[in-house]
Amino acid sequence: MSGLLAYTKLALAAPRLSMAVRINSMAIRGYASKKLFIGNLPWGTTDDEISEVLSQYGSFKDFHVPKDQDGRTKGFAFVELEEDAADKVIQEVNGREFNGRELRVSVANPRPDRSERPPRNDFRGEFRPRRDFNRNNSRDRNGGERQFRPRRESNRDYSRNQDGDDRYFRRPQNDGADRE
DNA sequence: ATTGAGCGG
Repeated sequence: MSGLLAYTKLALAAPRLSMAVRINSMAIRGYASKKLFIGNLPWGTTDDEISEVLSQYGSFKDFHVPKDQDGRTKGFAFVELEEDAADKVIQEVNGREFNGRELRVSVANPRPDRSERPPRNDFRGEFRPRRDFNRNNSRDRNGGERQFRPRRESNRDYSRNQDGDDRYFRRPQNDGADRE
């Protein structure tokens, strides 16, 4: 009884699984998919017209029809199907007449993966903290204003004393006597 | 409106 409940829950949740998860689970099960290039499409072909032909062979893992900036088909399409379905499409759809033109179906060339491109800098994606200009740095501690902190007056007098001795001696402490 | 071998987001 609880088993039926669990199955029901799973069946309800399954359609919500992302495409990525479904593809991944198929990979675990040993299924493979193939990307196909569909060429020689008539200019006015819509996505629905193409998918109508191909959907008879199975569900798409991926489906894309490149368009120009005016939304018109560039004349080719890409579809990813399970391997068996893809092979069948190549055999049966390649060369088939479609709106006055012969469709050309073949395995798509591997598209260069931009995620493989190394980053612009040398960090290779590793986290590198920004330098903190407010720490350990007398500059820019005051909102970009350079700080001119006067050097603390030394309590040593380096001038010569009366005996011509150039050793320093302690400056006399004034005990605040010169203050009002 | 235009193009006709090609390989995308």
